[in-house]
Amino acid sequence: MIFPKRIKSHIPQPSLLRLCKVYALLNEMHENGKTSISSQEIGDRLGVGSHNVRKDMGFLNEAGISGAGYEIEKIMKSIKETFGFNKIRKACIIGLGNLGSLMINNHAMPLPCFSIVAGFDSNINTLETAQTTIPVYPTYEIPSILKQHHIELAIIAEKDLNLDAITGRLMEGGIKGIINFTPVILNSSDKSIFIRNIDIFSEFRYLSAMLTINGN
Amino acid sequence: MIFPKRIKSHIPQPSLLRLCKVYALLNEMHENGKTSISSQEIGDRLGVGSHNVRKDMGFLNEAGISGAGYEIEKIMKSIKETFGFNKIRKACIIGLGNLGSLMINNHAMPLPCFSIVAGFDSNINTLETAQTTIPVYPTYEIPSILKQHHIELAIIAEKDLNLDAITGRLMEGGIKGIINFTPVILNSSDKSIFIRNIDIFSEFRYLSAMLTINGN
DNA sequence: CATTTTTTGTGAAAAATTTCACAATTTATT
DNA sequence: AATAAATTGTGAAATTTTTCACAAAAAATG
Repeated sequence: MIFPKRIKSHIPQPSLLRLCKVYALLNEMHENGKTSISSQEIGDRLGVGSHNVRKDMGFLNEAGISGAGYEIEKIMKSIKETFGFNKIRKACIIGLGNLGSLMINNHAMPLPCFSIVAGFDSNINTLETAQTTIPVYPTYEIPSILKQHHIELAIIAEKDLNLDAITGRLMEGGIKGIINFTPVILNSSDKSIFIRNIDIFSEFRYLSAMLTINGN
Repeated sequence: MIFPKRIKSHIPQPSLLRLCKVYALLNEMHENGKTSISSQEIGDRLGVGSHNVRKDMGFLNEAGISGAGYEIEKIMKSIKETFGFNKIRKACIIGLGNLGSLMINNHAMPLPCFSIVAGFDSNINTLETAQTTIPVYPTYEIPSILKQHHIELAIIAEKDLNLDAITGRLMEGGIKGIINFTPVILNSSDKSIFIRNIDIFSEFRYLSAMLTINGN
């Protein structure tokens, strides 16, 4: 198997998730004027061991410096290129309720890797009253708008009565990645589409459960 | 080591997270009038294998029925009691900006396990203009209000210039669990306080990275 | 009611991930 | 310039988690 240019080999999911966090952390350090950082310090900030950080770094093709740690700019550049963070991908929001309209108007993030270019909702009233500078459309237009604007990512922000129809239209429009904030777990039979389910209610329950089984 | 009444033994974090999702899934099934379900069907909905589901179920002290699957009500009751979801814990929101005010006014969730009873912000103007039926206070009152109302959970919803001061006050107020939605990773030296860091920006980067390393 | 089908529960195997341990390298110090 | 201190990189060990495989049990069928 041939791997993309800058990746050493298959990278485990936990390592990739940590490196995404390292990227934001290094950016913060960089803005504070720091030029280098040790695996120990990164680990402390991430809440993982320094060995773990060094293993993760091993997946990038940039070496640290024994005795002096990692050069922040060099590692950031490596992460940015390896994971394509220099590319701004087009995204859309599905569902313009509370969370959706919050995101469509506040999606400025540090180190952006995507930009929201469209919003969709199946309710005509919601579309008419939407307060946003980004164009909004009814959900049946998902396939055509996605193709027209080459939108790669979708953020599902509202529990919709017909999530199956939505995902069908997203796939019809050639979507490549979905972040699903509804409590309904999405699974794609098409393994080339990447789906990230983020169930905030489940997170609350998890924390509550942690307290209970630890005697609180 | 003696384990709490209804737990067989130490439960792995991934199993606990999945069981939290199973709980919501079973509730949905129950509302649809279903009375039993197989590990296969649960697995399909969760996007994991049926063996995985059966292993997870093994941590509860309820058996399934060979040939007929799991009784939905029985398993829900078991999860609810084992993980304390029948107990409604008091929670507060720190930071009444966009996300914070959204959560304080829309925290009704199916199968609730907590209730928001207070909001905090360090900005006096924000407090004065807050549109909410839930009482709001300046952040310096965190310790006293937490103790007075026996608040166990905190949801940090805003990047604050002084997150260290906030966590100090939360600990002073005897907080037991924190869900942190800011991109700054919180780690507690006090291992009896459970912290869940949810960095939405990192999730976006992760999805973007997945596309890139898979050739998109 | 015997037979077939479905489905659980679990010990064992496999796979994935983390942690360890220490040689090697670079920097800092005297 | 020699010595001490800091820090990386990595193979091996340990741990954790998932997957497998199949006997056992219950349900469905004819």
